[in-house]
Amino acid sequence: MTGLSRMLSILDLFGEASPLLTVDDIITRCNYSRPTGYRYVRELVSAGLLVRADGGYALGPRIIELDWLIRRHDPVLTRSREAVRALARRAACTVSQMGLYADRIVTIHLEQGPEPLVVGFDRGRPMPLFRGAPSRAITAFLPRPRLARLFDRHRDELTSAQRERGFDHFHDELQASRKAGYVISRGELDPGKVGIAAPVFRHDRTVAGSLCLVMTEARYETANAEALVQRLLDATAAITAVLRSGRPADLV
Amino acid sequence: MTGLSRMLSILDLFGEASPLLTVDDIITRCNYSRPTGYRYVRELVSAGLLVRADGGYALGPRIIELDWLIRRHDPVLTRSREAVRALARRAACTVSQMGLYADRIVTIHLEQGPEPLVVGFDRGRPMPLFRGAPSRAITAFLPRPRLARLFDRHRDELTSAQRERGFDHFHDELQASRKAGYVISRGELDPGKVGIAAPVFRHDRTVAGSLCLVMTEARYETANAEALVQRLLDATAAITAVLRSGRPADLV
DNA sequence: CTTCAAATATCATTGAGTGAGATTGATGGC
DNA sequence: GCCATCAATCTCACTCAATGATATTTGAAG
Repeated sequence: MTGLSRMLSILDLFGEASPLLTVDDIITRCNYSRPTGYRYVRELVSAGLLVRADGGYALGPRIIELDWLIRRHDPVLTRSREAVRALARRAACTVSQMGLYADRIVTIHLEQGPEPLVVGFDRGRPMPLFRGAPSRAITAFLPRPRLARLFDRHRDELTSAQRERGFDHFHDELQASRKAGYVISRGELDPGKVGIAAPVFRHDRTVAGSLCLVMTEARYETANAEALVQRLLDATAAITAVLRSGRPADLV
Repeated sequence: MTGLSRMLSILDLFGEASPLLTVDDIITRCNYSRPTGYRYVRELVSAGLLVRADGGYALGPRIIELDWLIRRHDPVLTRSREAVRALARRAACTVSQMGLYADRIVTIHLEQGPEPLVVGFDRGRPMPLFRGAPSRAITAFLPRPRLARLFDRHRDELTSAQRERGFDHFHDELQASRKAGYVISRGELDPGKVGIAAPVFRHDRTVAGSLCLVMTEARYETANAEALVQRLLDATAAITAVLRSGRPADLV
């Protein structure tokens, strides 16, 4: 483990249960010496990734600034922005945009529709890998070996039924979604909420993420699901086309 | 300059003009060797702070996740949340919350009021140090030596008039705001927008940040400024009290 | 398959990083 | 102001991780 990664792993200590940490917390949990711990913390503070706070250290303002840069200027978000907005308008729904990164699925954007909805899985909140339409619209389109790896590495996220039935069964179930081209989930992420999701693909044809329409059960039950799905698939196709055609030079 | 800081300074290369960088860009601008540049980039990618994208590297998903943690669990934001929300309601205004960090002032939260407003200085966007009520409500309450340091280090942010008149004059002008306890600025940040801002103090009585009511000119001209100022000062006093009384154990 | 750009490996060198222990600085209570 | 305590930094001997010139491999596109 390099000094660089040791330092950066301090960031992974911060979580919902520990938004504020003392250096003692940090050096104990990482098993670093005190001077080394202080050095790393000092560097992270200088870079703005941590900040000195009452009672310890917290995540720093530079993160907020970098996130602003992502929201406003990230190449993927920039180029899909118009399609996502159009979808929120045409489907009259909240739209959640997911990205796939190694073993993680992250909400990278939330676009509110005409009737704003409070969504538990807000932008940046860690997504379950196997639960909910947004994630399943991604995992369903992974190459089998990669899915197998995820399945093995993240058994803690599986239900006991999924674990018992094993990977082959899990994979077969996802194939049905893959064939349909979209996934619907009801109450899997937020009680009383329904998600309809479809994947977005990269330039190299691998799945890059997904778009998900989020709505209440009541809305879903009175909706024309086919129309919603159609608008969703139009949007994901548009984004896939944009991501495929683009070159950096396209960025203004 | 340590290897740690050299690696972290790569993050500073990303900006509005360059949301996407190749390793060549990075090693040229930082003057690192190719293997070193790739090593640093690989570490940042492993930590999720950068991500491989078409045409180069972009800021990574971990930043979005960390920002979620800040929005939801940061100690300062958590403890000021209720007061900020109440202010947005009672003033029927968008409220912008600033934090002061070393030489930077950062919008750490934006609370929309009943009539949502598009604010140019969105959460995380770099704030001018000396322009606009949100910043001036902070700089006005800085100890004189610290303000002098800011003035010297950030001459590029001064108007030529401010530069000519010098620091003493600049300081004296800010003293008037300090005496009033709040600052009003019209069109300094966003054309057609007015800001009314007041400072928030830390446990050790140093200025920690500010709260700012943001509204259109038309709204301001038809408003009872005294009532707005009063509600603002009530809120900043409440937050100051909360920040002064708290202990980590207060966090739930 | 070929070409080229992106990324990684090799390896000699050295100085940056490390941690045990000592010292300093800051804060709060009396 | 003094004292105790905790937070943070410094010293220094040692070592091994980091570095960069150069070579090699990998991946993508045509």
